[in-house]
Amino acid sequence: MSTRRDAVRQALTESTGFRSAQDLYADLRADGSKIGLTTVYRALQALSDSGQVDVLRTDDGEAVYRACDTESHHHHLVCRVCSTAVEIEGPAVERWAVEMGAKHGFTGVTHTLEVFGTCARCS
Amino acid sequence: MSTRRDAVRQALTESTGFRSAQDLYADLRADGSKIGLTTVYRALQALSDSGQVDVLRTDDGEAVYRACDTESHHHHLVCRVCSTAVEIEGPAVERWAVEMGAKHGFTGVTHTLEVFGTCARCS
DNA sequence: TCACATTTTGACAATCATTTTCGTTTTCGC
DNA sequence: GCGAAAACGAAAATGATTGTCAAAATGTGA
Repeated sequence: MSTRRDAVRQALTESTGFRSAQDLYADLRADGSKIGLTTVYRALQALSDSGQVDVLRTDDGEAVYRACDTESHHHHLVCRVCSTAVEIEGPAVERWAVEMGAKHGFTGVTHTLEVFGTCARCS
Repeated sequence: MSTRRDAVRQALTESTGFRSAQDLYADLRADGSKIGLTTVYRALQALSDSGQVDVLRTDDGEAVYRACDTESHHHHLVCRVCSTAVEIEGPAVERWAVEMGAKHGFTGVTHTLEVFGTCARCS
């Protein structure tokens, strides 16, 4: 609906990597948009709530977002230099996580898994 | 060396779960210590730098720490209610992560993996 | 034990990402 | 076109974490 939210989604889609709210805000302003920082945060919140973008936290706690090709469960192989990411899947890991949970009496098991490295271009 | 750092390590060791710096500060003060918040942060920084405690980020970006039994690479099964954690290992996952990285031309591959659920006691 | 250098500490201020607040502007249904 | 509801944005508020700096603790050699 909202043009603003679309602008944020668009900006995110143009990148293959994870971007922070501040990054996106800077990009949009640089492109001439009059968007406010608050709106960027609101858009990202909405987009992640609806599962349209993936979120993860950098080591220093900053939230970074990515518009992924698929909305189904997957993980990422992220370049620690340029933050470019590749979507990856690991069926075996999914099973392992659930098994581990069951083994220790945990219910409602979920997991977070991200793989980091330096991509070919950045090496 | 430092009594203060030991106090922080001690406070952390008394818990099986992950605790935030603010939590530990509150605990220590409640126990009558005159320790300052800055010192708690410094102690945790030093302890994590030396690999004596594990750190992870909550969904809202807060850093939480845990004194683990082993300093070797491992993951955690964390209760999302009481934050109690169990150390777990997954050799297959380690291999999978490296393979995935190699497959896409990434070097220096590392990964983060945490499993969440509700522990038996909290169910 | 004493004088001095070094390290540790803690109160307080400063950062910085993120959230709230709140008045204004747009968008929509009718 | 008209009023309610949703979206905006600027500025203030939050809250965790870090930086500053002077005081206190500790170590060292004479």
